[in-house]
Amino acid sequence: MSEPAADDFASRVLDVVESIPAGMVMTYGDVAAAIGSRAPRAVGQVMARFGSEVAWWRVIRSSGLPAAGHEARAIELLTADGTPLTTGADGAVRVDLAAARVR
DNA sequence: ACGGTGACTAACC
DNA sequence: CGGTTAGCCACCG
Repeated sequence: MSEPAADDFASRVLDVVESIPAGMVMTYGDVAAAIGSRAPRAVGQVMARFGSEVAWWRVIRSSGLPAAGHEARAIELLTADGTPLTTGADGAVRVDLAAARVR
């Protein structure tokens, strides 16, 4: 079955993402570390499959940029959550990790 | 069982 | 600061 088990890696990732409060974000590496893993890539795989069920836009890259291919969409949701953003001169918007990163 | 792939990261130049 | 290289783990066919 495609339904994940309670102890499945994917469920842990989704659980961490759901635990991210509005207005703050976590990097893929932070989410992986939160579940005791070192695979930010595997976290991205889970997001690509089940991300639609969680606040995927609160999970960004270490660069402060949102998920690749969903940047514009993420910025809208981040703005709605009141996430501190920094706009570049060329219009590139990124999250202020120093202020929004969960600690 | 095996190899390729991916919503990544850190290190290096 | 930006492009490139290598490392990394989990999932799919």
